[in-house]
Amino acid sequence: MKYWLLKSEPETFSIDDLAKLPNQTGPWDGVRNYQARNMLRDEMKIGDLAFFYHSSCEIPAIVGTVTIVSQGYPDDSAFNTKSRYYDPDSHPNQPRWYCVDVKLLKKFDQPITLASLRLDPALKDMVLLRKGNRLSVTPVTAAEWNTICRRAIQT
DNA sequence: GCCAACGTTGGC
DNA sequence: GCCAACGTTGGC
Repeated sequence: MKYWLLKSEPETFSIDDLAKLPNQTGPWDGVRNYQARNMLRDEMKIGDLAFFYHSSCEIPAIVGTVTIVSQGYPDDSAFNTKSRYYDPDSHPNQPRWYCVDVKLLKKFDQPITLASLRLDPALKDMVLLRKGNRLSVTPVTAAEWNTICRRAIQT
């Protein structure tokens, strides 16, 4: 089982938006980066766990956890001309982009801010915290996962 | 709004 | 295959 971190801009899709969906489950779609695509398509497995991270907002933070409930499958939004994620170069018979379904596990009572993550020596190698990192899907180690979850419980 | 960092595109 | 130009991300 693997651990991940998924970024989303809360103005586009927040953890509260996920919470409102039927069964608190929905597709993690719109990813348009090959490295991230490969992780969604090839490496994520049902039962994997992921942090839900809010980016490009007032207080960037991990706001909760989700579980992966599907294998990677073609991202239909790429075929939809009405979608903001439409990609004319992705074709149904040879899809370029992939997504997975995620289900909300827990919204943290207290978000764990990016600033506070940076202060923790145990997290100094986190991919999220690397200089210049822009990947919207990043791996998380078991140690990092436990460190962060422990802190979520304390608050 | 600024800007560093990175990814993608396209000419050669 | 190189690399300049451009577009995007995302923290601050």
